[in-house]
Amino acid sequence: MKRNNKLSLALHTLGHMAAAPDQAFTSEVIAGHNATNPVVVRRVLGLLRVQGIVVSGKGHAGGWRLAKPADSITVADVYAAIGAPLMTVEPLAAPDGCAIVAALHSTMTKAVAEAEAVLRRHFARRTIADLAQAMVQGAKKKGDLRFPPR
Amino acid sequence: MKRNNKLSLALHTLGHMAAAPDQAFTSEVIAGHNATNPVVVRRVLGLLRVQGIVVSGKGHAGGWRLAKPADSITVADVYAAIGAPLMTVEPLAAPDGCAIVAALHSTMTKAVAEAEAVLRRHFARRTIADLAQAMVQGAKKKGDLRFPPR
DNA sequence: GAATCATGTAACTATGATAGTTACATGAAA
DNA sequence: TTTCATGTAACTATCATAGTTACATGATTC
Repeated sequence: MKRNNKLSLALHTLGHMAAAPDQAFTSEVIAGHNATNPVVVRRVLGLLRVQGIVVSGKGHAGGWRLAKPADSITVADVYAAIGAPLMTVEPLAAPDGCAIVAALHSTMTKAVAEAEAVLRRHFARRTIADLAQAMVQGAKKKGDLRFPPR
Repeated sequence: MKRNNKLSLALHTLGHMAAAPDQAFTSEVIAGHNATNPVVVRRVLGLLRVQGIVVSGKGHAGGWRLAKPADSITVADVYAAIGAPLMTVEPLAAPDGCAIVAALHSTMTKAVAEAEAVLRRHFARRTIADLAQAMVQGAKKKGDLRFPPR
């Protein structure tokens, strides 16, 4: 996983969970399916747990699963849970309160805020169930792509 | 300058140029006004020169200045010249063409593209002259904030 | 209740994108 | 011909992020 792909990792995993709601997924299996590390998976899914999107269990039957129906979780929920906006603007460190820097920052902030709003609106219209459905449709064409049973 | 502030550096500098069109600004002066390094300034303004937004000259009367009227340069032009979108989405490196990753990437790409479009639309409505005007208005209140003469 | 399995988390290291720096060539003006 | 400024290559520094190691906690199975 290269960079700021926490959101993608989260959504990918939730999609798989939605396609197999009765199954618990271990950090290890998820990490394997994402070319990353179990601890990284725990860190990311931990953010989702705080927001009540997933639950985790220890021990033999432990692992991660959805905390509620997949069609009640939007991509926007997950995006918010991750807490790392895809687009930010930091104010320029300019000397002496330069007026143009202030004007610039104001312009940039407004533009970025609107763009982010568009993004969130898009994300709010798409649920994890939608993603899972795409998966099932893909599986019909390409073979079963579910995680291997444990 | 911390991070990906090339756009801010560029716009800030262009604003000052617009406010003093007869003056040439050296990389050194610009760098000083941005808490950065002359070479970094040259690199960034070099991108703008390629797009015909600024011109540069060597030697005694050298330095940087606008290549055309400030009201004919939009923030969007500069954004495009910098060539570093504020928002990108990289495909997840998932194994075996997992269908959910494909669906995910498609969703993300579309959403980001729309958000970017909103951003560009905003930027297209704002010119460097607008920024310079904000500066002049600010100067009236706070004193002269132009770069010092050379 | 002992062994096993999985998460929870702290502390550290590795990676990589970005900015900063040094050094020097090129060319224009005084 | 000296001075000044850009142009650019090559390197170093910084910093956010992911990856790793290590171990505690707690649940399940035997």
